[in-house]
Amino acid sequence: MTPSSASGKRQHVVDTAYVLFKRAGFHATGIDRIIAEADVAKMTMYRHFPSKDELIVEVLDYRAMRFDRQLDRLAQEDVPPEQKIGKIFDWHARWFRSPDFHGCLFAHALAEFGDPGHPIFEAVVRQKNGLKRRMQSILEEMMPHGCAESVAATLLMLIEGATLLAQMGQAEAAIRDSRKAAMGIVAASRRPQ
Amino acid sequence: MTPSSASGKRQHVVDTAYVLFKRAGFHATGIDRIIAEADVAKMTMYRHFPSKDELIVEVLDYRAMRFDRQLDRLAQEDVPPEQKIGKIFDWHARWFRSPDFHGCLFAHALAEFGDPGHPIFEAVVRQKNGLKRRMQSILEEMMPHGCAESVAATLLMLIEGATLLAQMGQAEAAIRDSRKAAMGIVAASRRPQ
DNA sequence: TAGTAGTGAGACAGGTCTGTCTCACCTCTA
DNA sequence: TAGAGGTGAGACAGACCTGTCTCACTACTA
Repeated sequence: MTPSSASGKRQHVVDTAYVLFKRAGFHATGIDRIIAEADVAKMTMYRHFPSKDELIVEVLDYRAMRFDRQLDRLAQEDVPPEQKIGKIFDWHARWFRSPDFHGCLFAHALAEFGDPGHPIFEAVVRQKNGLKRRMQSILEEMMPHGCAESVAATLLMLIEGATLLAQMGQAEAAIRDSRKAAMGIVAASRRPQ
Repeated sequence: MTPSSASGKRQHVVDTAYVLFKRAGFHATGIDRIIAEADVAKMTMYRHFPSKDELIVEVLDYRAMRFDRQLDRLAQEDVPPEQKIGKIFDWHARWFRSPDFHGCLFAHALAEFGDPGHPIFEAVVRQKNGLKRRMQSILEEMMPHGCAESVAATLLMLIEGATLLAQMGQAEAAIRDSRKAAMGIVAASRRPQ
């Protein structure tokens, strides 16, 4: 990326804001802090993002896209559906153990912008529904549609709860117990039931 | 409560701050807003709580105490352990459906104050561990200690995930699916296995 | 080379934040 | 009634917030 590349600067702002939002939260992270850390002019930021809220939405959508791409790669391998679900839990286990894990940015966004209809709220719902749909389509290979939706919602709850426990310093227990429960539920819901 | 009652004013500040924190978040709710809504002097607030952070801890601890008292009442009834667990899920179902449900204040506090060692972080961990211990001691009536701890952690994850889904507008599915999964896990872990 | 379009830097405005301080008042007791 | 301890109200300080604006500079094109 060349310093004069406008789109390069834009992405650099998104990346920098992501790190700061993740570490300190959304309201607690000021625009001045973001532009200082990213080493860009304030006008550069405001020309790309009309407001802080729109920057937050951009950061969330960008992280959702990266998340999707990583799970896409896992899904390409030709393994049974149980193992595909297992790989999603493995991905989360690695995440929980990573040194700069600070919990789920989307859950945090929901905490700070809990007003339904707010663009940030909607961005969170998009990401969570995307993960649920992904698991549901995997599960539909091995169980009826209605059952798959219910199981996918359950797995999503386990993942969200595990992420919260991991943030509270109980990562290993969260990994072990959520995986065990998930595999048990999937096995018990297997066609023909 | 008489207007001149100091402790009355103190509790009134806590109650008012709770409503505002729940609705708009911690950083987004200013001290000025709290004292205006509670109709008390700023000095009154600062005499009772040396800083906003300590007010937040007080609000969290007070809500945790209320939560515990409500669950204590449920636990007194002499019913099998499965039903005691079921009652905890019922309690959450009612909460999710209540008109001013805005998600879990403790989870939101974790989102805004995610620094381990921070008093607010510790207050959140206290509450979540308290709920986990409560479920664990119920489960120990029907399964070995180690198993009860693991199942309690799983139930806690389901509850936390269900709370998140409920905040995203999927309360009914969260209630149904989390309860079904929880009951299945408890039944499958029943002694003698 | 000269002109032009676009970008970066930082001052600035107006508001809000937390927390402090002073002072008037109220109530209770001697 | 007079004095004293404690409380409420609001001004104030200093920092920080988001978002705007001006101006200098850079790079590209004719």
